[in-house]
Amino acid sequence: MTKTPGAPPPTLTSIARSLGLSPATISNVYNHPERVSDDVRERVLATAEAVGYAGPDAAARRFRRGKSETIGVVFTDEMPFALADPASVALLAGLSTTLQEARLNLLLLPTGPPVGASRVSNVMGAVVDGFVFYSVPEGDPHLDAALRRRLPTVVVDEPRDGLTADWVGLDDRAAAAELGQHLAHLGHRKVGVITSRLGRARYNGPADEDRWTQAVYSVQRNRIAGLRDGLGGVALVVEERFENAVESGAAALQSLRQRHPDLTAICCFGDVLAIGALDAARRQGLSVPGDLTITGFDDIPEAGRVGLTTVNQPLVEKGRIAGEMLLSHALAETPRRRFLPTSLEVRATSGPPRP
Amino acid sequence: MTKTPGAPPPTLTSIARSLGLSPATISNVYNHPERVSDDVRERVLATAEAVGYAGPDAAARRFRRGKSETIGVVFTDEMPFALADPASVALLAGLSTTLQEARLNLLLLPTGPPVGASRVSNVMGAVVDGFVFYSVPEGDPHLDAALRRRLPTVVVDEPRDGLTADWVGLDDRAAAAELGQHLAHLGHRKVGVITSRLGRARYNGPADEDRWTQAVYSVQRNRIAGLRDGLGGVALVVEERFENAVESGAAALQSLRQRHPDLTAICCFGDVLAIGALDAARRQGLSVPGDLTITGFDDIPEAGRVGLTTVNQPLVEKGRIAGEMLLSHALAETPRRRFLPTSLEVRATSGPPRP
DNA sequence: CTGAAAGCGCTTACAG
DNA sequence: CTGAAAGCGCTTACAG
Repeated sequence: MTKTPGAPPPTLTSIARSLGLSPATISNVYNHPERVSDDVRERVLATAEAVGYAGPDAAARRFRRGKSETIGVVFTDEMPFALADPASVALLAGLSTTLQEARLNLLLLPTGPPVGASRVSNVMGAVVDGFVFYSVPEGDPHLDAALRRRLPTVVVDEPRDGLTADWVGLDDRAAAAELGQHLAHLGHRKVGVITSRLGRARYNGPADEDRWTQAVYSVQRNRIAGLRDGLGGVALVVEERFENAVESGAAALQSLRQRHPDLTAICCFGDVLAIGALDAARRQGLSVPGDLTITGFDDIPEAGRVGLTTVNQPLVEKGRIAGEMLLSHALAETPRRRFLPTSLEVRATSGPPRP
Repeated sequence: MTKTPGAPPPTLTSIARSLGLSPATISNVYNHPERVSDDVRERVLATAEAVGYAGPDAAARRFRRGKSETIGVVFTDEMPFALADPASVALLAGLSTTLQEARLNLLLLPTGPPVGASRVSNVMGAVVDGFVFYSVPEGDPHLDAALRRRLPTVVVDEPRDGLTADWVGLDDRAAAAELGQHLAHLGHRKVGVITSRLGRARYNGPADEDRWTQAVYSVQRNRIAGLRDGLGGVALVVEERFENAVESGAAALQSLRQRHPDLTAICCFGDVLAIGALDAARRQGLSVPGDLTITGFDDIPEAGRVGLTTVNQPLVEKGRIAGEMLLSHALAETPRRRFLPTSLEVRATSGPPRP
């Protein structure tokens, strides 16, 4: 019984008509089977099967019900990059745990490159009951658009200040300060930083103090400030990469060492960058930490396996909590802020500089 | 100008009424701004702003338009597990590339544990224009439900045979045979396999030939068969784990060696399992490949970094192609099947057994 | 247990 | 450039 091409597809109403029943009854067969007599139910299901009716149209039902049972997630990075970073994937995993329990779907919303000619954001038209924004810059137009929809929204990591939405993240400054102290105590006198993007536009290269104090990404800004706090007077130079990827870490390490051959330690603001830096250092024949200390941030599983000294943050838990905040969201409430603990994991890639 | 709680939320119609305009005009302001006079456009936008109207209701618009601009993705694993495997995440990344270019959203559909009391699948109610199924068992009820909706559907990896949908995947048998030959040539005489689930129900432990020839997961079935082809007469024992995770690999390695201390090589059907096995072997003081050869499958980025001998498959590309097949899908066409190339990457974890 | 009625919020031709 | 009309497919009280 194949659908005749050209014939209008079956609908709940057409099934009703063909059976001499009311649409309400057909609806009940699918939504409240117990309210319908066995006889009617069977006839309806048989007809549905015969004409290839797969149940009430999903879009119509969602519309009618007013709930989409879906949460939208927005990343700063384009999706392929976000998915290449185990840290953001871990967040998604945690979030999906909460959502799965609540039987909610997870919609990945690409925001694409700069909003382009049409100043319309994809989040305006997204059929969702709420949003999670992961690490977007201050003044992000997509976040603004989402907030205008007055749907429950949770921001993860950044932006952090002046936010009218719930927020979950870290005390990045304190976390970085702890790392800075560790390096200062080891005796490092000049430290390099490899950070992911500080600005909206694509840029790869050194970042001076002007640039990083004005970064629209508060996480990076706070980490640099914290590192400084912890390092005391130790010199600090910053290298920026637009993409948070292994290759970026490798390339950044090269530039950094070329410009500053006297660096004895390099802090990467992400384990993925650190893994790239480690690879590059070893390919250059450097021993870690003998010739160079390299540290990360996040503590993804691979960090433990390769012995990377890094700052641990509860990645999966962060996603889980973001989901719970979303589900427990009460409109018109004061925005909540939830700081998660971090801890310095000293492993095998940090040590004192050679005398 | 906050929304008065209790007041009905603004709609396109309410805006029209309050301005003495028709709904069609308000609609045009958002959908065809050029068809509207500057004056009217500005008044509408100002009013919208004032009453907190964020544009046409997304669900209503999707319903009316008949397109959801969204593709649904279904995994076998529960989402947190799927997201913990870089191989499935890489697939998602590839898929997202294609979808982003086509401006489509990606909906992650948890199918949850066994469909439970209500024999209703989440895919029935999903507001999507198409589906990608990633590695689900033969006879999967969710896949059946999706197919009944007659939406464009692409199956990745499995099920492979008797499918009425497009398919993209590997020649798993041939790929595994190549690996088997490699091990046979090295001189291994007894080989262990660590495979992820072979059946629908949760089970961890040894799998005999009966079990693996009847597996509902064709990928695993074909890989074991292929390994056998390539190994010739070499003995083969199989250990099964329900979850495809690092911890599973570690645990499986232990059981395998306990039951068969004479194994000299272990093939893992997934790099994540292999990484767990490697960890466990080293924790037990075994040298790899001196005491034990360990191989993987997939060739995720970490595999290269740790020197794992594995079977490479184009993971990201597979996702990209799945997306393209979906977009180019023509109903009533013969299902397409697309085999992607694999290659054995011999690295540092395979070698001859000790004499 | 079944049905008649109302309506969810919008967009699309079409007319003026 | 603006509006009147029709309708997308369904679900929800409510009545019988």
